[in-house]
Amino acid sequence: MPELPEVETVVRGLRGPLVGRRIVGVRFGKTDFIDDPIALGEQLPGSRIASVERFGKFITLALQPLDTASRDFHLFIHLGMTGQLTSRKPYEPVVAHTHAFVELDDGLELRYTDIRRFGRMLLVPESGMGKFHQSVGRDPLELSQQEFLSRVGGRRARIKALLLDQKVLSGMGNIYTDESLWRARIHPARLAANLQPWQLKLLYRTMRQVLSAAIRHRGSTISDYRDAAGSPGEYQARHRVYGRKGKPCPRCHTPIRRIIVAGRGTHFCPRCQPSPRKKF
DNA sequence: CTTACGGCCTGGGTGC
DNA sequence: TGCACCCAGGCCGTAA
Repeated sequence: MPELPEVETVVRGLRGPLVGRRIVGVRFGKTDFIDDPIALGEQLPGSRIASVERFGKFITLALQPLDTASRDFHLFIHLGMTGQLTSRKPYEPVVAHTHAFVELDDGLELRYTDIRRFGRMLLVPESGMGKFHQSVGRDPLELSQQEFLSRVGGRRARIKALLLDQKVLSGMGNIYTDESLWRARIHPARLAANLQPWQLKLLYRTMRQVLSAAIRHRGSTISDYRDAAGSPGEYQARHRVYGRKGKPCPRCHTPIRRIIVAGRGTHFCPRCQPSPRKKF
């Protein structure tokens, strides 16, 4: 599942092959994950890729039309659960469920593969970027501790739900939420308002440590995630709780439990992360 | 307004 | 061999 570290790894891998290239053509398979496939087909060819950036879990390509009188625009790509964005040579075999091909002027092509097609692709005009930035939460790696406390502190929602809420923070997903809460020794179902300031400060720190470490290890591959070159990540070997139900907690050897919190499968250590209902 | 929850999209994996 | 079912992330509608 591509979350912030996986998307960041993809973006870093795409900058080399993409920035400065001109798009010479596009082809699509299924298009139900694209907001306006006709507009993409018309506007992408001829435009130059000025930059590749990440906003939360979105990948954005800044595009300059060939016709310099036209306004710049942005291609937004969200990988959903199973989306892969890879830079390939045209003769490389096309893996199943590849639904978009963006041909570049140096002969390489950008391919979008998505088994579930929970991903999204859309064009955003320059004029729409302000609205987008308003609607999306802050990037956890660009967020100060003060901002984190003001966005999360005092709220009566479960801490896990808040970390996952893309309008609060953009980029956290199920894996890194569970991993951050374990490191901060906070039960995922606790209400943010009931946490002590020192606990939120600790969570801020563990969240950023986990995300940075995951980026250094090129993300987590559970099943489908691949980077821009098609390679899996390596951080899954360092997961402490995610996907480790029944296995011993690395800190205290208590078996890791899996429950549902905020509608999501949630892994935690019942000893290190005491339940909000139990007092002792 | 804030929070919780169920449903929907899709198809691979699992278990019978 | 087949097949029903579960699950995933994001989003939306509805209810308290």
